[in-house]
Amino acid sequence: MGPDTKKGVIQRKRSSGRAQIRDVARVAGVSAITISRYLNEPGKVAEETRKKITAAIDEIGYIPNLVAKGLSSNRTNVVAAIIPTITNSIFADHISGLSDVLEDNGYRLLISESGYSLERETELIETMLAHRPAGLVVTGQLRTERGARLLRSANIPIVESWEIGAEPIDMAVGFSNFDACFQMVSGLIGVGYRKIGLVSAPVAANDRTTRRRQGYYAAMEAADLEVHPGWVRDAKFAFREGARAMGELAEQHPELEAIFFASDVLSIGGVMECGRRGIRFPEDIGICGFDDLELTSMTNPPLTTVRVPRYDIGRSAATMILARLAGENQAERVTDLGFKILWRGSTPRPRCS
Amino acid sequence: MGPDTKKGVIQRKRSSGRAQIRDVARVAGVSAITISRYLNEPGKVAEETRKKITAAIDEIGYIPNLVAKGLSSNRTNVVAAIIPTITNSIFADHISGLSDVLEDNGYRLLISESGYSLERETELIETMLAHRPAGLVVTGQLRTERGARLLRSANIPIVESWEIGAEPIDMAVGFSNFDACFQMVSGLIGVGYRKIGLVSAPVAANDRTTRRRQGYYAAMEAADLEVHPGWVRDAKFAFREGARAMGELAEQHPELEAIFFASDVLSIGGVMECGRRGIRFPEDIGICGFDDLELTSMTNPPLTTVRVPRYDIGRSAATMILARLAGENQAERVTDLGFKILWRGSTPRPRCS
DNA sequence: TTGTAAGCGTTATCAG
DNA sequence: CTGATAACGCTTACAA
Repeated sequence: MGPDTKKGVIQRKRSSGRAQIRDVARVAGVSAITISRYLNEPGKVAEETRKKITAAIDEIGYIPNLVAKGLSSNRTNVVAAIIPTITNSIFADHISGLSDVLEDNGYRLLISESGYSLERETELIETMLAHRPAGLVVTGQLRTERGARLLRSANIPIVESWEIGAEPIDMAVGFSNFDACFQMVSGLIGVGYRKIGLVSAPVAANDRTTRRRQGYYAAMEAADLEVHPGWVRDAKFAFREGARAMGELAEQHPELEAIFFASDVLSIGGVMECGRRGIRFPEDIGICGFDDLELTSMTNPPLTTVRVPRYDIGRSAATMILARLAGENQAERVTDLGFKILWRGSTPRPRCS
Repeated sequence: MGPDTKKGVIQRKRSSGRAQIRDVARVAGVSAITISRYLNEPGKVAEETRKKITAAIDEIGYIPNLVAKGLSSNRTNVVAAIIPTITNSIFADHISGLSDVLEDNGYRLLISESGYSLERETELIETMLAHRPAGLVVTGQLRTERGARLLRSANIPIVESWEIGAEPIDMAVGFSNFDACFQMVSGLIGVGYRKIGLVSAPVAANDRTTRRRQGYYAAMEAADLEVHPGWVRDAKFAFREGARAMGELAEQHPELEAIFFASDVLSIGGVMECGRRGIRFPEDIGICGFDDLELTSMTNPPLTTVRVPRYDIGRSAATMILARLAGENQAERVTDLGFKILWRGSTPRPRCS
């Protein structure tokens, strides 16, 4: 009996069929660990050995197995992100920022959509953690009790993005949605508007929207202005929904002097509807938006809006995670990227701006 | 000397700190493999054992390690996608389709952006393959020799998306960009236009754009119409670029009777520019687009455009990969999802449509 | 600068 | 239905 037929010896067939380190090692005439070193810290391998290894890798077309590396080293080069929906272009920019920084640093992005559901997000947190990502980016600071617990015990860098009002679970990056809306509405009041409507995305499971709406109410109240309940509208994220809200407000509340769309997808929809109805802005009604999407600068006249650092929120989130992984002890757990109100032609301008 | 202090014995500290199967096994009073079975094929575990395991998992907050699972089982629940840019909303829809199907089936999406660079794409193919994904989705059918070779030898389901004209490396899903543009331009000729301009994204490293442009030229030639070189313009993917092209064509080529924007980001930009310049469509010039973005139905009048199955390309790509993984032998390696020309108010309508 | 042996947390294989 | 053992492909720890 040969050595391989010993009773009780289990033979597991080599499953992958792919070249692996030991194959490279054999061809290069060195040991496996040397290949590993070459791959991870080429500087620690002799010039001559390096050449042999390069040739061997090329010859057999070796592609490292990051799964095995992840298990062995107990860390992966994957960062996970959970966002409400990729279809909303503000999150597309956010992801783009994440992706750019991560790819520049050799990390990949594992992505999933919660569809604005907190329960779905909780499930996703769990399945994402199962992948043992190096870090995790979530949207907003509102989650289920279980979701928060999972994040707290995850033991990896966690970044909550797009809202910084609450105490972060670990780190947070974004801006104050409350302040942004408070300032925008106060500004509208400052240029003379009194009866101001609000169109925003639904507040359910969305603390960014909730805070925006609160900012609106607070600014109105601070100026002693009444808000008629009919002035505040929900509209889901779609141009058409902004158009619908615009139409309804125009018909049902002709007393409105200005409408604040707390998202530019909605404001652009509103502008389109104005075009169809022959409503002129700012002559007939003031219009302003939120996000500073590219199109807002191209309407006629261009739209007053709030510029928010969509792309930089992604970049910063990634940067904060990488810094933590590099062992840096961040002084700042919360990064406020701010916002900027852009006064353009769709409203009068305040005196000093 | 105790057994753990034997000379030469290497002690590797348990690195993860996370609960693992063996912990669950101990608490539940069964073996590790039984936990594994419970996780993967609960039906094969006795009811009573199942209850004990559920309780144990809950008690210690066990989260499976998919990295270890991936190494051991030699397959992951990750599908990789390489797209030009997430920022272009047609790809956001594409990703959304991928993500929806994958998540419904317990798979995750690993994503990366090539930035319309074939060299970058080649690198990404390699790093993505290192993650041992269950499948890979790429954009278009144009790649470097090395990129194609990597895909061919990857030994996993590969889907090329958004163009189906060439022989696929493995599978392809999308539509014929050539046919779509040929038909659109032929239609424009059919309703009476003779001098038709084309604004499209750059053709470099982009076979979809290349094929669209070829469709335009072919349709013009088929109708014996000359194309003045100045009528064909490059514009990068941005509303502003569409506006710029529109302005330039209006000034430099007032003879044009219609302009075909081979992307709706560009056509919407063009429409905005028309608004600023007081150019009316279809009275002064015919305008049509490509993609059927939501906004094209909201301009005044709405835009004639080509509807393409953005979201379904993603869904189908994911479905094709999953089917292959399930062992189904697809009869069809190429899925033609087609397109539909939508005649709307920005051009005259053909008689039977 | 290079090598040896053990181990990462799970599942495949075989045995009961 | 359940379990013992080896193995997945790589890196850590230690040694030379």
